Amino acid sequence: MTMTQATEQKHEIIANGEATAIMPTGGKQKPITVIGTEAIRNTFDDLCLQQAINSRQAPGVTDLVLNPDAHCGYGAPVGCVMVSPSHVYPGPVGVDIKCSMSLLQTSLPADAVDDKKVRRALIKAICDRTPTGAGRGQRNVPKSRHVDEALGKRVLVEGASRGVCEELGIPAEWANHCEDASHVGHNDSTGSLALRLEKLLPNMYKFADKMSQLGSYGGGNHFGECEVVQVGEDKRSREAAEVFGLVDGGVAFLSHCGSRGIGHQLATGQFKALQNKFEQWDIPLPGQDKQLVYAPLGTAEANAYLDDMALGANFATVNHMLINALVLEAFQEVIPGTTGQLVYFISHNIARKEIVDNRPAWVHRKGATRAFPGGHHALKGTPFAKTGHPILLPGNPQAGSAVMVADEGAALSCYSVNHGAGRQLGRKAAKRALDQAEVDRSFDETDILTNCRSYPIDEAPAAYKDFDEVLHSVKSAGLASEVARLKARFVIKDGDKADD
DNA sequence: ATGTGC
Repeated sequence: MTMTQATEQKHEIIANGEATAIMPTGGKQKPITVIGTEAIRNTFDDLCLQQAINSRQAPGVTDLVLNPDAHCGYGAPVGCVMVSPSHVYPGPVGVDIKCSMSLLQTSLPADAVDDKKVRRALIKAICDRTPTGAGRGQRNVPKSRHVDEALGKRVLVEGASRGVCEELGIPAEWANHCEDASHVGHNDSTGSLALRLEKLLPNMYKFADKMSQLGSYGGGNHFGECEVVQVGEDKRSREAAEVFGLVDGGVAFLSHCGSRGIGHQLATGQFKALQNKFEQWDIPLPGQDKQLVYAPLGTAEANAYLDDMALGANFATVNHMLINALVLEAFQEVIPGTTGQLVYFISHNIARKEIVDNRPAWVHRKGATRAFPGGHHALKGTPFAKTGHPILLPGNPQAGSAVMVADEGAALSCYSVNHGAGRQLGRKAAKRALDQAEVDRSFDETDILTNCRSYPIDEAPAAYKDFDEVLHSVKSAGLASEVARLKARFVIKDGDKADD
């Protein structure tokens, strides 16, 4: 797609307080819901808007929401929610299937990590067990935790099942603190997922190597971060924090990672397969965009996509669970007696079957986080039925990150909020505009240690939007409220590593 | 995001 095509598309804006709507002209459809003020809306470039309009007008789509952090993505913008009762779309899930956040609350008080030597020892112990970087997999992990091809297949098919958790030394009760502990594919059966995997295996590139990536972060914006929890002083924050297991003034660990090489392989395999079908059958693409291929529910193509998405999602889930188990072990090695509890695990790149407007639909969240408030029917029987589930919103190490909880107003955004601060500088622009020495000095001044000799400059806090502004737009749109702020004490990133 | 080039 070209920018010329993008600017040719006409649309009108319907303003409605903090939330606005974009109506593609000539259509009778429900407009695109935009969360964010006019100032936020003005940050969307033409291609991002064109992707939103293409997605809105694509077959079977009934709702499209753009979040304040929206920017160009693969077919659909990153920072959008796309709802369809009849079709599945791989683009609006993305290449990193089930990229997610997780938060582990430890029993340690904040002053346990004051000493720089202790923090350096923790960084080493954590990096020994949970490496960063593309292509990097397990190292220094005991044989009992090594994921070979056979265990990898179970992980892909079962997700964080009781059996898989036992094999890997993951506390089984953590599965109750997952958005979805296991994904079952197109017909709700692990049997059909196993069959799909057997069909795929002969053409899988380095399958065993990909399985051995379980328990690793990867690169880019993925990270692990040691935090001090600051619970809000209001009654609702205190009550929610208690249900979530958050300890005010305690040490916690926040992780951001996804399905690594296997998720990428499954996603790109699906794009290629569907693009070939569209070409072969000469079907028009939404907005002539090859990245917006889709499959109608009930077809062999949709079944294959839903199965592959489930396989990738299961890997991502167990990846996060294992990282949390290994990080807890690292804490125990450095500070004996430390205990830990998973607060929550929640994705921002996944399609889920939910009830929208009283009928089942696939809700594709692409760089968007599910936000069910207390009393939502889908939370019945979970620990979060009354409060709403925890929303983990990464900001940046210096401004902090947030734990939020949804409000009734989240219905406006198909029960979703943004998935982070969003970039304000592209990677190239950040490298041009920011000074490495100054970025490193800012970490020294705020007493935040890292595993890198120099912090990756395109990931510097200044490359991201002002986090308080972002939180303000979520709160003022009535989507969610802040429960706690997380303040970083050290960061694990893929970069110029001090231990290599 | 990624077997960081199929």
